[in-house]
Amino acid sequence: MSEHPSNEEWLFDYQLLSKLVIGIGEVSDITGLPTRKIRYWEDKGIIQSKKDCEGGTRKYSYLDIKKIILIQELLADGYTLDAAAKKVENRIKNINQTMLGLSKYLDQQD
Amino acid sequence: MSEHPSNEEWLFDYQLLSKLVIGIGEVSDITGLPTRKIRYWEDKGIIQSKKDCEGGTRKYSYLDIKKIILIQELLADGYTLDAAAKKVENRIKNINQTMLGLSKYLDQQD
DNA sequence: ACTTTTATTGTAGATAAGTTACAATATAGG
DNA sequence: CCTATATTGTAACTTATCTACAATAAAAGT
Repeated sequence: MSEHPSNEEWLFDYQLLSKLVIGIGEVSDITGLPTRKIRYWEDKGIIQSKKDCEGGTRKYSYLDIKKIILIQELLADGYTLDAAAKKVENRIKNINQTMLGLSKYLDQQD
Repeated sequence: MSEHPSNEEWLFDYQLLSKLVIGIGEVSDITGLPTRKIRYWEDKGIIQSKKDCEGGTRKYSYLDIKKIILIQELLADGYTLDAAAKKVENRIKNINQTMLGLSKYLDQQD
């Protein structure tokens, strides 16, 4: 009973969460964007994937997908790609702050 | 400011989180297990992956990985595979309860 | 000692998924 | 009609993963 971390801690494993990187096909399935478009946005610098090497496969994290979904919404609202990208950056910074704060909070629990 | 969900809500997007399924190669990188061993555990029924079709590629969720890591620890402790699997099942049920409860709690916030 | 069970690994030959790099198309403003 | 912005198509190639065979290793029974 005391040998394990609490259920909450076990559930919100940030270290693990940040390692969860998925392929471009899954991103396409989740977001509804064709892979071609995802690569195009990346070529334009709107989003960034992780690649271990040239010619290797692109990997996307949870926050990358969040970002893509947010950009989609802004585009539907009438923003240009560049404008949407700029707007999203601010929100991402905000999220990172929250994530950091929450992480610290959880660390001092138990 | 009020057009967005709160940072917490944005961060803990369970619906999205549950869609984040990664390939066997990533699972191998994260857990340190060779892919061959992961498939073997699956053949034995210790773990289960999602496959859209026969011959399709295996996909693993966040909780699947958690499970694998937990089994690893139990094996290191001296458990047999079957015993470890059984022990882990209980913990998983517990986690699912927590996840459900937390999900409901977050729904009634804001 | 040897036979079984348990756990793991090797690999060939296949398919699935993803890459780059070319170009083509569409559409809205100026 | 021209230009910038956004998107799409595809061929040829590489990387990732699949199945299905079998082999090995170590511990547990008898």
